[in-house]
Amino acid sequence: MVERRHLSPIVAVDLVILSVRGERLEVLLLKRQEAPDAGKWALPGALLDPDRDDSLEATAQRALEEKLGVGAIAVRQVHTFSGGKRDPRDWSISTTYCALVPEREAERLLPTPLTSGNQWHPVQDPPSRMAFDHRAMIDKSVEQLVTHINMGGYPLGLVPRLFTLSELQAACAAVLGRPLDKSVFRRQVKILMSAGTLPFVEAEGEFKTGTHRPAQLYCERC
Amino acid sequence: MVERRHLSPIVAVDLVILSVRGERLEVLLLKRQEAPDAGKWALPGALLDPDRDDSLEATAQRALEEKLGVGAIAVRQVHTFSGGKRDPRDWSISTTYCALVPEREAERLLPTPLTSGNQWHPVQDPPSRMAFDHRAMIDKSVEQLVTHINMGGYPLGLVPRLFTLSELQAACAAVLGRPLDKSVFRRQVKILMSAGTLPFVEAEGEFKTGTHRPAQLYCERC
DNA sequence: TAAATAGTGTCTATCAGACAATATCGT
DNA sequence: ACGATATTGTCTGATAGACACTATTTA
Repeated sequence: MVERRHLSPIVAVDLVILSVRGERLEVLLLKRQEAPDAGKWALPGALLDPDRDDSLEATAQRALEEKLGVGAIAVRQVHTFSGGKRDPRDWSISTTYCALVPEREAERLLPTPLTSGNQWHPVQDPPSRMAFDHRAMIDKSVEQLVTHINMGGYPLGLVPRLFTLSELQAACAAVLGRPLDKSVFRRQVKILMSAGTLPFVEAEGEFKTGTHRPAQLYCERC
Repeated sequence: MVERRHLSPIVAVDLVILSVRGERLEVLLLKRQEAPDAGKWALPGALLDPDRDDSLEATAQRALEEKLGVGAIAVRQVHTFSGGKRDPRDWSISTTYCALVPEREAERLLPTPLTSGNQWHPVQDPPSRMAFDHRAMIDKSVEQLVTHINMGGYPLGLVPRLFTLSELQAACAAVLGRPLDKSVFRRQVKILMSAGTLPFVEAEGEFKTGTHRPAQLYCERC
């Protein structure tokens, strides 16, 4: 058995769960209880279980369920980290998946009986003591999200199911870390809308009221 | 041992090696000799050997060396494919790496005593009988390369160490699958050049001569 | 009526695409 | 001189950014 140890690396997934809280993009971290790296902040994750998981993406979904009690969130694969040194126990592989949650759902991910030590941290000002290479995982996830938005994509996962354009703009601004012009943002949406290439549509007749002038609501297409 | 089998998936890397031949982007494929999928076209690859490989990227470099006899080519991680069904032998993980080679080097990757069945195939017209999920690996690699160029990047791996702007433009055009305007291309290069954000610089005093008017040569920065 | 948020209109500097013009080589 | 390729110049329509303006609600 000992000689087989190095033939089979540890295989895991780690989750970079992002949300906009206030005006900042934040990431959910857990305080590790066990060695190695006990006491440091770590991403939620899970070990691959080939008997239960159809794919690493399924492992990621299972981690969401087991560690946080949430299910059926879209995840996007970011990068696979590997090496003999990143985990002192053994040669290891970990594939990073990124998930986006709206601010309202983010509150539900704070500590529960199932999960202790959950805490949101600004991605631009992360804790100094982070476990393994989890800091690099966060950086790579945010970088890819920024690229996606710069290429004309929208982080629909960061806004509620029904959202206003102002909310979507605020989410984009938080990710990019800079203010966006309202007029420019809406013009771009309209252009893509008339081209039919948008992943969301007007929720006809639905308006957000309560604060001031009612705002048109939008929702994911189909 | 049998009950441990499913706890340790097969871990491998596959290589998408791209080159511009003629005016088309092509990928290097091998004809598989053994089951499973014998007779189908497959990407070159290797199984992880944790005793020799510092990381999956090192596995990719070793695959380049062992299967093709070339070393020290830059590789870029593309995506990790996983699942219990993709390889009939066992639950498996394969991380795809993409490498770019200039046309001149591409010729050296044709069959040798070490390697038989090597053949270049157009990425837009791949063979119908492809092994495993290798077709998806190619598509994802090309997609990422197109994105990289559309974001202002240049596929330096596709041109020789010393190259002209016309050669670089031809490489971009082949990847994108459409002709590029000479003037627009050079203007963009000049802008980035004066901003100092280019990954390559003028090779001072070096010109390509022989055919017609000599052309300024460029090379990777430092 | 004032404050706050939603949504539109306009001006302008900049840029990408198309294409013309010039430069410099081999034959 | 001529053909071929390199390199530069010019015109124009489209676009992004900045910012002013209007609209509709609550208080």
